[in-house]
Order: sequence, then structure tokens, then C-alpha cells
Amino acid sequence: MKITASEEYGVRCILQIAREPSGYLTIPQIAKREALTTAYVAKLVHLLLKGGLLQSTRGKNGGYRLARPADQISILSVLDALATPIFSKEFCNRFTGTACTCKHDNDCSIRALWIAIDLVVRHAFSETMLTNLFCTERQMQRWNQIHITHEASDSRVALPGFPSGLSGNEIDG
Amino acid sequence: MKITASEEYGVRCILQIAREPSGYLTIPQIAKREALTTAYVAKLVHLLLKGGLLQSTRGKNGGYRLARPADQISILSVLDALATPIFSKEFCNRFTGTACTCKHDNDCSIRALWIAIDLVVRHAFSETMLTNLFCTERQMQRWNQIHITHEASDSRVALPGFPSGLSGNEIDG
DNA sequence: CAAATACTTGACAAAATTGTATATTTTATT
DNA sequence: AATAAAATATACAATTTTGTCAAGTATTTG
Repeated sequence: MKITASEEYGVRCILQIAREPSGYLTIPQIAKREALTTAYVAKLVHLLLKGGLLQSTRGKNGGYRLARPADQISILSVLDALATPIFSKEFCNRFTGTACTCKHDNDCSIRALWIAIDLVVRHAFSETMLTNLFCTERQMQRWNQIHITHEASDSRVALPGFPSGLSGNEIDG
Repeated sequence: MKITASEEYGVRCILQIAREPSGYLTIPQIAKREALTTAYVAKLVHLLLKGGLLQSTRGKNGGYRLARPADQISILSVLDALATPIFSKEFCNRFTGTACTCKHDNDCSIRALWIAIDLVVRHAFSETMLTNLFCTERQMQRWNQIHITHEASDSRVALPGFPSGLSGNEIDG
């Protein structure tokens, strides 16, 4: 499982704009701050623009700003603008092996697994806003230790007890 | 965020072995059932072998079997054998932009975000065993509807309230 | 011990992703 | 109007991932 390059760099770009006091940045400014080329930043912010997260002004003195306040922009919406989610309509078409259509097309428990984890991830990111990244890494880590690992060991952040094949008859499909 | 090809196909291969009544399958057999080439299956099962999830027997009448009972093999261990996790040691080295070292190397709230989601995902997969995939997709879906979306709307499967930059002083980093 | 079967390994070809280059359009300033 | 600064668009080069090929090693069976 991988974070794609556009997701990583795209989040960095919009976070630069979000944290900028003036609320306004040009492509060359972002490029300099993130050590990226202007061409690449242009591509990324364009994705964010199409996704409705940024507004642009053309011409001299132009630039980009957030389309809404940072506390109303979820990480989920940012990632959705930058790449396709873990599970999308195209997924099963991507993995057909040597056949022209996937062997498990009409009944695939693995597909249900990916859909489940996608749901978990999407929910997590839907609750995290750009403003939540306005802090130091130490603060974030501390939060992680307190909440995530705690919740995790409480088995609340899990997919516990997927229907077992051995005792799966309880569920009427 | 993407599931890699080796993760997808690798899970399919080990699931074939796990579901096989004899508990024993050869590379050509797996290849046929999954519509993959024998060369590709060989590569994938070898990763699973190195990861300690399979045992192999060479020579005529050889093949692969699970190294332990299917209910003791987590999806997490399978995925770890097949690919690197969402966040690993190499991560920051992959995204350095045009610089030779990442601009945010010593303080990066985004990194903490990826580490957090990685933890959530790993925990979820650590609780899901191969046997939990021994069912129909409908059964899985039904389970998803009951548990996942429910827990999600209960805000228990989330990263709620990451430290905010506005009111983040409460946390002593 | 030879033949058949099956795993092992490393190199390489194809495809997808990632990143760059170039040209165009828009707009403020002089 | 001319110029400079900035966004937009498209095509293309580089890299990484994905999948294949081919030559090897090991083991069982007759």
C-alpha cells in the first residue's frame, strides 16, 4: 500500500497556501518553499483547482488561495482531488491477470476487504482538516500515542471479526 | 493511495492455498486458477515463502502449503511479505523533491499523519485472518454494512481531533 | 540413474507513474 | 500599446513498477 507522489506533494502544496498568513501564493513561491520545479507544482495545484479546493487568479499579481477556510477542508477532499482512492470503480479492471476480465468478478471476498479498509481510511481522513496539520510533528506524535495506539489496543480502530468461513452461517447473505 | 499489484495478486495466491482442501498447491495450479503466468506466481509465492508464510517442497510432487493454520495468518503479515507498508523508513527518502534531502526532514506534521493512518490500517489488518476471507462477498458486504459504517459514524474508526494549531497549546510537546 | 516435475534466481521487456519542457493565454503595470 | 508576471495546456522524457523469459538447482519416480 502506497501513498502516491501526487498525494504527498499535493498535500504539501495546499498546506503551504493554508499556512501562508497572506493566504495567497504563486506557483514559483510554492515551488521554492517545497524544493519542487514550477512545472510540477503547476500540475499539482491544477488538480487541486479542478477539485474545487483552490481558487486561482490569472495574470500579473495572480496566484492561488483556498476556496474555503482551512478548517473546512478535509484531508480526504484533498487526497480525492490528487489521486484515486484505494478502492474505485476501475479497481477490478486493473487486476484482471492475463484474462480480459477478473476471475473473481462476480464474487470476491478480497474486494470486500479493500472496500472495508477504504471506508476506514476515508472516514479517518474525512475527520482530519487542514488546520489539524498546523502544528509541530512532536505535537502530532504525542497525540498519536495518546489516541491512536490507545484506541487501536482497545480494538476500536479495527476490522474485528470479519465473518469467518467456519462459523459464517449466522449471516444471511 | 493504492494497493500494489503484488499485494493484490499475492493475497489471491495465498488464499488459493489456504482454501484448497488438500492444503497443497503447485505453481502451475495456482497460475491456472488465478489466470496468471507461472513465472509471476513463482515470484509472488517466493515473497510469501521468504516472509515465512508458506513452506515449499521441491522436486516431483512438490508444491506450497501454509506455514501455519490459516486462522493464525493475518492479512497484515501477508501484505508485509508482499510490499512495504504505507509508512516505512525509506518513505522520506522517496519524497525529497529536487533537493537531496526532504525540506521538512526535522519537523513534518504530514509525516505524522501518514504514520497515524499506517497504524490504523496495520491494526485493522492485524485482526483480520485468512480464514476471515473464507466466505462470499455478500457475507463480507453485509458485515461491512453492520460494523464498519456503523463504527465509522460513531467516530470510533477515525483520527478525530488531531491537535489543532489554533488550540494546540494544551499539548506539551 | 535418467527423466520428469517443480522450485529458484537474475536479467530483462513492457507498462504505468512521475516529473519536465514548451508554448499559450490572461492581466496588471508602465 | 508594450512589457512583465502569472496561470493554463499539451506533449513528452525519465523513472519506477510490473510482469516475462530463460537458465539453473533440487527431488521424486520408474
